[in-house]
Amino acid sequence: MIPAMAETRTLEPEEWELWHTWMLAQRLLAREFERGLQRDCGISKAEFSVLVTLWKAPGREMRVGELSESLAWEKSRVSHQLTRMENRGLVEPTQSGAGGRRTGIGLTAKGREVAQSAILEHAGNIRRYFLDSLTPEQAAVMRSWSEQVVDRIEPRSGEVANDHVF
Amino acid sequence: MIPAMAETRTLEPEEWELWHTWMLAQRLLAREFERGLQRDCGISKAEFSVLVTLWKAPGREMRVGELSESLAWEKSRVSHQLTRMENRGLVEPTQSGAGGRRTGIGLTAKGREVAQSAILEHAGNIRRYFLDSLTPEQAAVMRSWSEQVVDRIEPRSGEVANDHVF
DNA sequence: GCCCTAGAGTTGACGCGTCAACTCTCTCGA
DNA sequence: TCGAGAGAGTTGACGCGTCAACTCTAGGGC
Repeated sequence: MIPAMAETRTLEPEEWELWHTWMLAQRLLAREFERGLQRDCGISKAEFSVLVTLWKAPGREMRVGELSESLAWEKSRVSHQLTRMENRGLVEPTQSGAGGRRTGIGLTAKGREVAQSAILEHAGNIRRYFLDSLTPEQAAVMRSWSEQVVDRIEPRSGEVANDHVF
Repeated sequence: MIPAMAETRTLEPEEWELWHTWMLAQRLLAREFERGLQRDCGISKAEFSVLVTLWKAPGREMRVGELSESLAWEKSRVSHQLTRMENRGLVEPTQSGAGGRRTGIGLTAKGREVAQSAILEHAGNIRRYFLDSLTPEQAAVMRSWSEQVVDRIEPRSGEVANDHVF
């Protein structure tokens, strides 16, 4: 690939149009998913990610660090998120250390219930808004392009990342 | 297209893979843009959007409501954003009403400078990370798919939305 | 002239997300 | 045995974004 020294040129209208439409499509799609989750299950995408991850864990319980690893989220993000979810009764510590530290974290009954329905709901939305709108040819292109991008920016992220929604 | 009643089926591994890779690509791409802006121009994408919009306005000045309209952002979001940007010296009220209300808002000298360099910088990034990685065929597919999605979710948003980054 | 309401703009509370600084605990080596 | 580190987890400050409630202002009808 020839590094084109293109940085200082401004975009052609056509290029701009492509970029703009594409970005718009993404935003709308993301918004739709978020709203669906909120409307039908009363949770945010962040909450969904946590619920699903715990749901799939053996014993439906993990350590904070594992959760962080599995979601590829910063520990502090996980910690803040768990605090909010604990307040909402979706999640509870299964063991605690000193200073109110959570060592194990698991789903509450409510959390399990919400997780289960959200998973179905979300799969439906992925179909409705994404998969069903793709022709096989489009699917192939989307896929190869996505791989290119991932490869170029962060080749190893496929191995780990496990953020189940967005 | 046959509306398949597909909501309750869970996703096939292949479908999941497509969805997952695609989402990952998006996240990585968005992150890259945000970082580029932050690293090279010291601003966030939200700040960029505001700077560009004001930059393009006649007299480089608008009313808050126009800004909100043009960005398709909520008024309150605009207001919060302007407060932060005023604190950072990128933007200043050109007329104020009672109670410190901004009626007109414009770029400061610093704001103009940052806007100009950010616009070039960003165009370069759009090329580098998005346009250059597309074959013409991929571009055509991305485009038609994006239009489908926009059309399906919010057909009229093309007319207005003007959020110049993301 | 006076009130009344519609619209413009702001504020506060809250959720999400990042970064940097902190605390706690456990292990390993002198 | 003690103490230095490393790793686990938390906290606080801050930026972004939404929603609902508030204030101010200008214009219209009487």
